[in-house]
Amino acid sequence: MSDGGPKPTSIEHVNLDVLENTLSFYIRTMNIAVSRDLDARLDGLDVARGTGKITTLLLVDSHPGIRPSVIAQIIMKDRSAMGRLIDQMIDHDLLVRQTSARERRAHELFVTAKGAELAAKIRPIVTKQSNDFFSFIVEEEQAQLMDILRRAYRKMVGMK
Amino acid sequence: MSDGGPKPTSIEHVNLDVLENTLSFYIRTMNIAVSRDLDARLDGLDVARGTGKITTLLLVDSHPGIRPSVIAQIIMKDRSAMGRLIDQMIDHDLLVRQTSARERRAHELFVTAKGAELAAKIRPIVTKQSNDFFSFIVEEEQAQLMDILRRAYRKMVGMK
DNA sequence: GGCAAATAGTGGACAAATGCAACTATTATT
DNA sequence: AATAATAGTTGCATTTGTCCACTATTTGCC
Repeated sequence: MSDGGPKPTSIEHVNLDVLENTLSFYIRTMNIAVSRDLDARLDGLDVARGTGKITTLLLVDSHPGIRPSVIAQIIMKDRSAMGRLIDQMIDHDLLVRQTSARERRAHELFVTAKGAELAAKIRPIVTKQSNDFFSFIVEEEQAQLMDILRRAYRKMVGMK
Repeated sequence: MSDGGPKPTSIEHVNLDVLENTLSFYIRTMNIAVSRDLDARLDGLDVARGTGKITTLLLVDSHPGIRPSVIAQIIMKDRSAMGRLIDQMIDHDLLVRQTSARERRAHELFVTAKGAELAAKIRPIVTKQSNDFFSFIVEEEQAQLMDILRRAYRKMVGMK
C-alpha cells in the first residue's frame, strides 16, 4: 500500500525497485534481448532457437569425438535435455553418434559434412552478432565485461 | 574437419571455439545458471519460474496503477506474453486489474494484500540471491559488472 | 570372483514459456 | 468520417525444462 501518486504511463517514470541493484535482473533481461536478436540472425539455419545447438555444433566440430555429457556440463543442461538436443541435430543430419570403443556406455560425437559446413557458416555470424549487439557499449567496457564474465563462467562450470 | 586428436572426456580439455570471445555466450549461459538458482530459492512462492513475475510484482507494488504495456517494455516481453503473465498473477490473487478511467483501452494494475505481502517477502530474497550467486566474483568486479550492465540495460530499453 | 555404487545415456510425462497472427476496443490523425 | 495507431486478448503451434524411472557399462570393494 504505497501512494496514490502518478500512474506511470511511460517507462521514464519507472524505477526498478530493488532490481535496480540486482545483477541477476540485468543478466536475465539482457539474455532475453540478446537471444531474441541472435535467433533473428540465425533464422532458417536449423540451429536457431534455444541455447545449446550452436555450442554443441561448434564444440563437436572442433573436438571430434567429444561426449554428450561433456557438452552438457558446458552448456549447463542435464543429460536428458542434452540427449534430445543431439537427437534433433542428428535428425537434421548435422551430427553422428557412435558408442565409444573403450567406454561402451559413452558416446562419441562427430559432425557430418553438412554439420561442418554449417559450423563454418555460423562462426562468423555468431561472432558478429555479439559484436553488433553489444556495440552500444564502449569497447573498453566490453572488454571488461568479457573478462569478468569469462572468468566467472569458467569458475562456475569448474573449468579450473 | 579438424584433427583425429584426443577425444575430450573432461571439461578441462575443451576450448570454447569462437564462443570463448563471445559476450552473448556468457550472458546466455550465466542466465541459465542464475535463473535456476533463483528458481530454487523461490520454490513454492508462486512467483518462481520464468522471467517476469518478480519484476511485475515489485513494479506494481511500487508503482500502483502501472500499465501492462509499460512492464512489458521493462521485461522485454510482447503484450501477449505480458497479458498471460498478469492473468496468472491475478488467478493467484496477487494483482487486480481495472481499466483506466481516462484511457479506456489501457489497464491499471494494483497489488492485493497478498501481493503486497509477497512483494515484501521476496525483495530480500531476490537481493540476497543475486549477492550470494555472484559472490565468487570479487566485489570490485561485481560493481563494475553492475555498472556496465545497468547502463547497457537502460540504453537498451530506452530509459534515457 | 561377485556385489554395490557410480556413470552414461534413453524415454516418457507433464508443466510452462515463446512467438505469431488474427481480433476487439478505444483513441488519435487528418 | 475514415484511417491509422495503441492497448489488450485469444488461439495455436512449437519448444523447453524438469523430474523420474530405466538400461547398460564400468569401477571399487570385500
